[in-house]
This record gives sequence, C-alpha cells and structure tokens, in this order.
Amino acid sequence: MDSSAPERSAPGSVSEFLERLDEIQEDLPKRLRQCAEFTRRHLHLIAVSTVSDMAKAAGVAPSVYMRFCQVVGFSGYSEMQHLFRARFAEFRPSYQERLANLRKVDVPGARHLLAEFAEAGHRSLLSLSNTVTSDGLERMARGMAEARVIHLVGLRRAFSVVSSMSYMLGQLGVPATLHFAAGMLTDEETVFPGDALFAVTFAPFSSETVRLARSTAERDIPVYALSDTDRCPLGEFAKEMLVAREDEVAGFRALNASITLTTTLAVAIKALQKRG
Amino acid sequence: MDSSAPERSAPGSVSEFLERLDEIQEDLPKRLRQCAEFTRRHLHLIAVSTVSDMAKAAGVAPSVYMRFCQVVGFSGYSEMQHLFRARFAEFRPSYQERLANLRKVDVPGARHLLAEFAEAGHRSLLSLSNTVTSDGLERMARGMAEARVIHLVGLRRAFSVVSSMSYMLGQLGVPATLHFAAGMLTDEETVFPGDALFAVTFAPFSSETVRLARSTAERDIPVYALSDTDRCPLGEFAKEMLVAREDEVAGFRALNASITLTTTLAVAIKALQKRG
DNA sequence: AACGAATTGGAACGAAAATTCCATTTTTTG
DNA sequence: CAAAAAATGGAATTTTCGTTCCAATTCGTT
Repeated sequence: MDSSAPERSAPGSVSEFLERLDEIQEDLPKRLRQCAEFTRRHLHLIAVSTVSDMAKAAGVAPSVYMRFCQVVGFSGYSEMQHLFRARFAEFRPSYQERLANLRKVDVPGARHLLAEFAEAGHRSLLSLSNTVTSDGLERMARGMAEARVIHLVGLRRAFSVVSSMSYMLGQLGVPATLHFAAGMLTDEETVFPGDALFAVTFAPFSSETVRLARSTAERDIPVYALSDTDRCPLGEFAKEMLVAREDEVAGFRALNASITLTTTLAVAIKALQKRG
Repeated sequence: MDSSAPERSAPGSVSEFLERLDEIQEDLPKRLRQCAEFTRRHLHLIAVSTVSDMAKAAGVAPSVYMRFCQVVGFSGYSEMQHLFRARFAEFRPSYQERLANLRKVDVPGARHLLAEFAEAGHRSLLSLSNTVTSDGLERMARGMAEARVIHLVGLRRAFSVVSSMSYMLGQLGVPATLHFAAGMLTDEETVFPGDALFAVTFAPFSSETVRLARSTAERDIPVYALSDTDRCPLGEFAKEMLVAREDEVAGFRALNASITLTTTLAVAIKALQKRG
C-alpha cells in the first residue's frame, strides 16, 4: 500500500497541469504553496529557467521547488519543463494538406478537438509571454498613444484581429479607423501626418496590407506592425513590429496570442493617453 | 595581440544581434552561414533549446554552432541564450504585494498588462474546457454541418468572432455568409429553409442580433447560439447554445475562449461534412 | 512544555550540457 | 597540382544543472 502520497501520473497538458494545481494547492504546506502560487503567476518562465532560477524567484530552496514538481505529479523539474517548451511548426502546409491531416485524426470528436485547441491556446499564450519584449510593447503603445487617429488595417485572417481592436479602441474613446478594403486609393487619402497606422498580416502576407503600410511609411507616418513571424515584409519599414506565434492543431490556428496582444495594446494605449 | 578574430563585443539586444548577422552573414563559410540562416528564421527557439538541439536542427555539428556564437560576438552559446532569455525576467508582484504597493505609483506598464491578459487567457481556456459539454458541441457541429449555407451574425464585440469564423469556413470550403448589418430587412430575405444561423452576442445583448435570430427561429430555420452567459435571450429559441465565459482584467476581456470555441467548431463542421 | 511527525534547506552526488581540442577534410593560393 | 590555410565534425574535458539525501527546524498534538 501507498502510505503517503496518492502518486498520480504526470499532467500531460497545460490544462491538466492547471487543474492539478487547483486540486492540491489548498492543502499544501507553506513553502510548497508558495511554489504553486508563484508558478501559477509565471507559467511562461518555466520554459526558460533553471530550477534554481524558479526556486529563487519563488523564494524557496531549489530542493523545495524540486519537491513541488513531484507533488504535482512529475518525476522532476525536467519533465515539467518539457511540458512548457512549446514547439511551433515552421512550415506552412496548404489547406489540402491540412485537411489530409484532419482526416488522420481518428474520429476526433468535437470534445477532443476542443481540448486540442485549448491546449494550443495555452501554448500560444506561453510563447507570447516569452517573445514579446517589454520595451517593444511599451514603445508601440506610446507611439500609438500619440497619434491623432489610429488607422487599422488587416485582411483575411488578420481582419478579426483589427476589427476587435477597432471595437475596443472605440469603447475606450481612442480615435481609430478600421480600413476594410486596403489597397484602395481612398485609404491613402484618409491617413494624415500626425496619425499612425497599425497593420496586421500573417504569412502568406497580404500584398494589399503591405502596400498600404509601405506607402504610409514612405510618407513619414509611423507604421506599427503585428505578424506571426519576424520574416514579414512589414518589418522593413515599420517603426515597431511585434510577433505573435500561434500554436496549431492539424494545421489550423486560433488567434489567441494575437487577440490577447492587441487587447493589451488597446488598454495600454488608453492608459497612456489618460495621464498625458 | 589578437591574431585572428576582430573580437567585437557581444550584441546587447536582439536588434543588435540581427544587425551583426547582416554584417557578417555574407562572408561566412558554408556551415557557419547555415547556422546564421537557420538562427535568423528560428530566433524563438534559442531560449528553449540546447546547443545540440540548435546544431542538429540547423544541420551542423555542435562545435560548429558553438563557433557561430563566437563569430557573432558572444563568448559561447550560454551568453547568446542569455540574451534571449533575459527579456522576461520581470516578476509580477503577487496580489498581497500589489495591495501593499497600491499607494505607490500605480504604473502597470505594458508588460505587466500583457502578463495579466495572458493569465486571464489561461483561465478562460480552462473554464471553456470545463463548461462546454461534449454533447452540446457535437450536436451543434452536426446540425451546422447539415446546413446548405451557414449564416453568421454578431455585432460589436461579437463581430470579430463571427468574422474569423467566416474566414475559416471560407477557407475550408464550407458555404457561409457573414451578415454585417444585422437587423436589416435584407438579412431575412437571404436566409432560406435548409440553412442555419449561427448567432453570437455577449451581454449586454445586441437587440439586432437577437431580433434576426428570433425571426429566423420562428421560420423554423435552426439557430445556433454562442454567448458569455446562459442568461442570454438567444437561449429561448436556439436549438443549441454554447457559453464561453471570458476572464477579465480590470474590466476588459479578450476573446480567447470564444475564438477558440468557434475555431474548433469550424474545423469540426468540416470534419463532419467530409465523411457524410 | 515535550514529543513525534512533517517540512524545510543545505550539501553531496550524478547526469547532462557547454566548451575546447585536435585529427580529418575541404578550400584557397602560389 | 601541390602546399598552406581554413573549416569541419567527432571526441575529450569542464562546467553547470538536476536530483537526492539527511540533518536541522518547524509545526501540530498530547
């Protein structure tokens, strides 16, 4: 018999990890709960830190943090870290290939599919926290806060991103214009010096978005960009560019990282405007 | 004296790193250029990989990748990795600390805001997985898969949700129509028996969306709903309704749960159509 | 207050990773 | 075409990190 610990198996996903934390956090001794609380608030650090780093940051001894990993169900820190090191497929399969992948998933069942996308969402958020620099985001928010009017452009998959941002900025009372059909002559005519352009495009990049952004930058109006890779043409002339990578399921990507980032940006812009 | 290498100091930022890469990449021997090219395209991997990982992925021996780090100006891989890990060393204060520091300058900083929204995203996704029932999602996907045309409607905050779904369904080859200005007479005229309506509205509910959904349901055309609470008027007549609750930060909500759910739904619908 | 059990943190151990070294191969140059 | 220089990849070395162990401490109980 099993005298002390229930000894359950290791969490196999970020969701499971968080649930396990909920289960045990209550009846954990002081130091271990300290680990749990810190870890919960700094999930993204696990991937890029050593045990000693995490332990020091949480305010406990390395051996205690080690035990924390085991209490959660892992064999040790390494195993836990492995779960948080998301990898992102770099090649982009065509839609035909994606559909083929989809077929391979044997009777996925909608519930299973949802769990997959939720997990991908967790990983996207982790990656976002680890790639967006404090300065880059801050500078972008500051630059956009100074604009008289913020112009938003994004087509295809990026359209939902800018449209949600457009709604938020509107609610916050920040002057913003959503451009529906980038590439039309009328677009250029509405963007004036003193304004700023926020352009979003994901690979394969939308030529209309890039064209409008480029011509705007050439007129010395600041362009701020968001993409899913650093190899984005917008990077050539944008004043700042942020990258939000989305983890994928069978080749399909939800917009968790992008939406989270733009929501943050909108609130940050408003916060900056309020004080001056 | 320094016989061989020019020995410049190490890049202190990612931008400097990339500039240095531009400078030297041209006149680098084959294998080293291979490292440079791979690294440039996979910057995000550095923080979470070992030298051997990077070397293997780049197709060179570990010692070569090692030398690459030195050619760029670092003392070794560790120093280079440090640059890519050091950017998120900031820790957020816990709630206790935050309350204690409340009177001090309340400058959240964009990075903190992002961390808050990322955390809210994690919670939203967790709650989504826990509240959406397998059957509900499955029935909804099945019902919508049978429709000749799927009509999408959602205004304000819900618009980004349906617009992203519209794009995905389009890519998947599932006939769908996005209704931009719900409430107009023309909307009703385009929804026929055999079709289905997917309506999204969050509290406070958009009367236009509800009106179109109700009149559609009254014509015995199936209505599928998504909201952020079960007390949503759509629930009265929708054939199925899903609830995606979003965690908020200072009163603001990102759309993680909703977007994840609708992305799942779109893929599930396509998967069902393919086999039936 | 005293005992026992649980928890903690430091130090020791073992594993894995980073780094260097050197023999071999490739490229350049006279 | 040969010799020298440079580059490469595998093996050896060193350092760092993950993990375990155990003595000291704290906590709960009687």
